[in-house]
Amino acid sequence: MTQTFYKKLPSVQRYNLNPLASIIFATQTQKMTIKAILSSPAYNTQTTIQGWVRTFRNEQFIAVNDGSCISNLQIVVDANSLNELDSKRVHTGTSIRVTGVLKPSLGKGQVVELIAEKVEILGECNPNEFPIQMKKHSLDFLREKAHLRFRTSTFSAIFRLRHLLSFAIHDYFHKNGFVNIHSPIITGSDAEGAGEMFTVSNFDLENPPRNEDGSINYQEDFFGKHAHLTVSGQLEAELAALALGKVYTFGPTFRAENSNTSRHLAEFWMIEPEVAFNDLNDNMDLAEDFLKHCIRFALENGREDLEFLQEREATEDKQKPIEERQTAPLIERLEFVANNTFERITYTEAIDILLNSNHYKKKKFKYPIEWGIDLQSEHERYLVEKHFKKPVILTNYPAAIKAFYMRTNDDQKTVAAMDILVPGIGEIIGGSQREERYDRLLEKCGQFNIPEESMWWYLETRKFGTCQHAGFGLGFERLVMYVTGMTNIRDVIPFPRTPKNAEF
RNA sequence: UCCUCAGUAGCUCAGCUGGUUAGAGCACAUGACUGUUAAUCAUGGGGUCCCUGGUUCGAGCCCAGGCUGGGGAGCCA
Repeated sequence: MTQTFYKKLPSVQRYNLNPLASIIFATQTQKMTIKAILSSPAYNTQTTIQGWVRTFRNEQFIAVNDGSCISNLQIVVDANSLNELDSKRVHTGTSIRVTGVLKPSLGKGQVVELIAEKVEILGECNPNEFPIQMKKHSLDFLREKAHLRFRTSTFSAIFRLRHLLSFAIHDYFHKNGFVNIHSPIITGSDAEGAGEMFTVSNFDLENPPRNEDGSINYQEDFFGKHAHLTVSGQLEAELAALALGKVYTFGPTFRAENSNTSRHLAEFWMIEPEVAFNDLNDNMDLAEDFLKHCIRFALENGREDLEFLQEREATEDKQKPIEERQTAPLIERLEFVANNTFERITYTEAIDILLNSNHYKKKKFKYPIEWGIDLQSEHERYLVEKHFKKPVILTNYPAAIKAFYMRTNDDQKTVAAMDILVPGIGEIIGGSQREERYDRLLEKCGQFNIPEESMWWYLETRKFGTCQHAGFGLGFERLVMYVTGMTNIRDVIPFPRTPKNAEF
């Protein structure tokens, strides 16, 4: 496993994620990361490592992990390096510093091991209280120990991959000439229309100032109006795109929906590129290329962690009934997506496919299928998982079921929207070509009951040098879920915020 | 918010038709062993059976309400 990973070193170095970087550090301090040691063991040299004990076997072998990679380093101790008293203090979770000499391992499970000369116990870990043990814990249990779950192999792998994907996103946009825009987190715009919003206020909640009719007087609040946490940076991104050309946002987003599912969070991170002069096709090309880049980046730079998660998933799958198991191993699924063209069909074609499916004829769909109504999860899953068996981009939805800012097509019935659906997750990207025609946009505001005066700034961009433009939104956690194979969104963000839960 | 399943030792879970002192593996302690891979073997300690109320001679088990969590749906990214 380790071997195959490090054959891919050149690509790692290219992105300045060089595991050897700490060797330079080591010449001064003797301290090395386990990742650096395993990537090219400097046999017979004195080395110091620091990390957390995973297991202590046979009172002779300590498996240590320092978070630099998924693999542990085996430490070999004896009475000289670790006295009996200290030996009793070494438990799973204990932090230690070990100095010794690297030798080829005599055992089978690893190529290199550190023959300890000195073991220092830095932080004890009472095993009667420490909940993380070297055995299988349920993800469910670990979710309640989110402050300690980083110590597990699974979560350290997930969060290293999350970092890689975050880096991949900035890398992609930067290399393609995009400008990163920090859209506001607090917004005074009350017409976002993308869901329930959290109020931001510094009022005394027990006794807020009130108007004569009893309603709360937000004019006296901090911002002089009713302010919220953002539910999307898109509108602001559009403003920037209509000057900078290509922009993207990547920041936290908040939805106060009472959603209790494995795919929703109250606080999540969203990526929203927006490109001037792009039409719907350009938008699809961008989204597909971008998604593939992120997946390839993870495959190239996070191979070892992906292999671990793949194995974990396979073990889990063995417990499940056959129909619930994954169709292919994780890495194979990712490679398939990275190397195949996404299917592109219109909403109307999708409805036809569904209506002509055997699944429909056998009445296996719970919800009705009819042009004009939104597709249900079961319909999307059928298209992606059964019919096409690959990511699908659905376009040109009926105007009534999509947002006000999407561009009306020439048929006057549909809008230039696109959703990218992937197996297992469902909708991962939603986007559109935006309505750039002032009159049309004004009309849409009316139809959607969005007060013109609250959108004056957005409308003005259509008055002053308007142009065709398009963009999309990608839920970052959904991308991390897809790449790691995790099936619950709460397991791909360090501290999930969901209804009734803001612990840590 | 709706549907559905669950809550028993630090963790994973068993617990029969309601019946006497609630079990196993892991973890922990003590000892043995010492090139182990979640080491192994022996012995030992460890329980608010989610909470409240009810039915019953008797409730971990049945009933009602609540809390928490999982899965699915809606909303969506």
